[in-house]
Amino acid sequence: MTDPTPPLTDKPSRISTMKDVAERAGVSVATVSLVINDSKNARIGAKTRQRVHDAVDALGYRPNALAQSLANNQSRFIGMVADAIATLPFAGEILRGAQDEAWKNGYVLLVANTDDIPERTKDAISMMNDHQAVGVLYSTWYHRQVEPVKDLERTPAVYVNCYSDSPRDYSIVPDEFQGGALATRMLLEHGHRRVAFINSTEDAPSTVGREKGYRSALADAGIPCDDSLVHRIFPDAVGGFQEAGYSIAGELLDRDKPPTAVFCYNDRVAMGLYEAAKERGLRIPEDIAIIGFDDQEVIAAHLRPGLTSIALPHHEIGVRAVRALLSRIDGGGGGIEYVPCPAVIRYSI
Amino acid sequence: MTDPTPPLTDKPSRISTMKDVAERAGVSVATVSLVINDSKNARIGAKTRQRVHDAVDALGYRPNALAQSLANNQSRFIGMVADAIATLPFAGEILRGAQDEAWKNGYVLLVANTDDIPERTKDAISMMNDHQAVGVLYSTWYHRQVEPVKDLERTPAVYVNCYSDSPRDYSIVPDEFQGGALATRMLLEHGHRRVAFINSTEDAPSTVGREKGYRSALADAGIPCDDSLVHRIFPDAVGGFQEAGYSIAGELLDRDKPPTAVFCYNDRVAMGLYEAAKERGLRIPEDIAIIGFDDQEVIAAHLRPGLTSIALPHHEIGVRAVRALLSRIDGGGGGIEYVPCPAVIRYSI
DNA sequence: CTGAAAGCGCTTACAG
DNA sequence: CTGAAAGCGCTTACAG
Repeated sequence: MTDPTPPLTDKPSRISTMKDVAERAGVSVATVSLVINDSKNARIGAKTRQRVHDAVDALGYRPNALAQSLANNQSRFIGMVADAIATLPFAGEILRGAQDEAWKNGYVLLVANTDDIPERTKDAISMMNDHQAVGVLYSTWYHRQVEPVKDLERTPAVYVNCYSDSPRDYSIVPDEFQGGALATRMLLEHGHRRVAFINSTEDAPSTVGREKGYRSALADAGIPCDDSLVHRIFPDAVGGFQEAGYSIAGELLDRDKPPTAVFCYNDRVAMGLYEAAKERGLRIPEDIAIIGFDDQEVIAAHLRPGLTSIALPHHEIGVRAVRALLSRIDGGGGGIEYVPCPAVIRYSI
Repeated sequence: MTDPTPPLTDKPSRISTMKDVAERAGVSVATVSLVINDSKNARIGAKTRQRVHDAVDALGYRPNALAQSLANNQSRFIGMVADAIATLPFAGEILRGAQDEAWKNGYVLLVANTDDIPERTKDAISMMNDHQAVGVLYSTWYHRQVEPVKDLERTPAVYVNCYSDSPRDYSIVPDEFQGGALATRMLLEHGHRRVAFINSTEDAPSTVGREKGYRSALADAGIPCDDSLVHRIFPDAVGGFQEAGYSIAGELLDRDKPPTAVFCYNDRVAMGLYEAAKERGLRIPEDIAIIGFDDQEVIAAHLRPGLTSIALPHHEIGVRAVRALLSRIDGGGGGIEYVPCPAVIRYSI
């Protein structure tokens, strides 16, 4: 009798297994496994090999990754637990970078959002472990110090965009210092000598690092740092960075000897500066050069003229995070890896 | 001299299995399984039960989720393939909503980014299938029509923030019509009679839907639509929405009978309008009321005064997407589910 | 009330 | 060169 005609419905008969392939090819499942995985130390005849491949194609067979993991006692999952998966465009890029790199290495990302709730973090990590993830990426949406995560101690892990004070933890963070220095140096290279820095009062790696970079670049250029050009604003006031930047900028601009360039802690501050400059009829960059930080596309690219800004290397951080995780699965010490912040050149300097 | 870096992990002896628990409790693995899963149709003595629980606690036992899936022939994975995981703050919220809801139902998200490359989409879907995901969420970062995805035909799937023209596909999208109507109605309720609409020329569900909503709200209020108040701008011109909004706004504002309120296609257009209004010394909202769309925090919340805007319900879309997927795993027809767009009230109307 | 056994889909020595 | 068998960690009838 002939084979019954396949039903016209899409009901995918049943997903085929290795056993189905074996039967169709007239070999054992062991053989199928061997040829599919192209096992080195297994000599299988060319014909048999062909029969197996034909059967695979005919059935559209795809191995059950879960069963493979079980048998291999080794999964292809990388866990990513984030305090905020993508509140800002920011953190999303980390995820994207991690995803790209994981993919390249044949891994897939399991993601979990914690909203920074300890209970959820704990659950998220458990879940990753339950699914035999090879390790977990613990990431935050802005660069900061965090408490060492207890539940991460017995799992290969890397802290992403954050770091703990434990010497055993491994972190990948943006190089705020280098970014601050770069911004300043760029201004200097454009011939500016009076470059101001509008920093934030927050106590964070970004404020501290960027200012150190600023001072270092000045020193390298042999320019004494004029502290009257360094300001710190309270972002928590009404209006946030923008308003605060606006008023401090006014002060700076109205001086007898105003700065000819200013490095802003972030793009929002720069936005305030733009306003202040425009009110005074100052041209950017001719009368006042401005550089921002964070490269928030929505702001930087839409200011007139476009704002030159130092970008946070989120994508690269994500990429390096999985690289670090993968290379650390078999142990490895703690440390902090700094990823350089590139400049995004537009028209404000 | 000792090594300064302590070992990464304290050799976690070996992760314990159900067999370990069984041995320690002096019962069979079957029994362990039964009590752990609190199986209904299984009578296990209270004492035995207790012994098992004690053993579980003592060993810190956690079931291997992969093995469970294999045995149950049913995983707890939901796949999410996105054309852009989080380029904009936008799409990130969908992921977040999906994650939250998946979690609630005991599922975990497998994510993959495709950058809208067909090859990658195919691979991503395969990967989800290989891992026995119960279904996949196919999502785009902005609301649009997409080609039906071939590889999704044999898998429970829901289109998220996009839709195809195939009647078999199920979609969850924002209700642009309702949003447009809501924006307009709010303006009307503030007493405005001459409300303009600055739309975009793009051919997209957003432009079409919002305009229909606008006209419908006008009609409902018994106000004839004055087409001279409806404009369409080319966002592709230099300066994008903002510039285009700025110039068209100028035109509108300089008329003999200018509108007293304007509904902007998006927040960027509104940004341009703000500029034009300020240049003319017009107060917002006293002289001109403005409402935006998209509720892009970076813009809307930072404009002076804060911009009232209609938000895209991304989080809710993510939530409903997994609900829909879960309820559709056993089949179900196609359709489009519209999620209402809420208003975010600030100070511009 | 509880255990022995078969099975989920795969891999990997081990024979032959 | 290829198959039979044991095993990965779990679940679920089926006996008793």
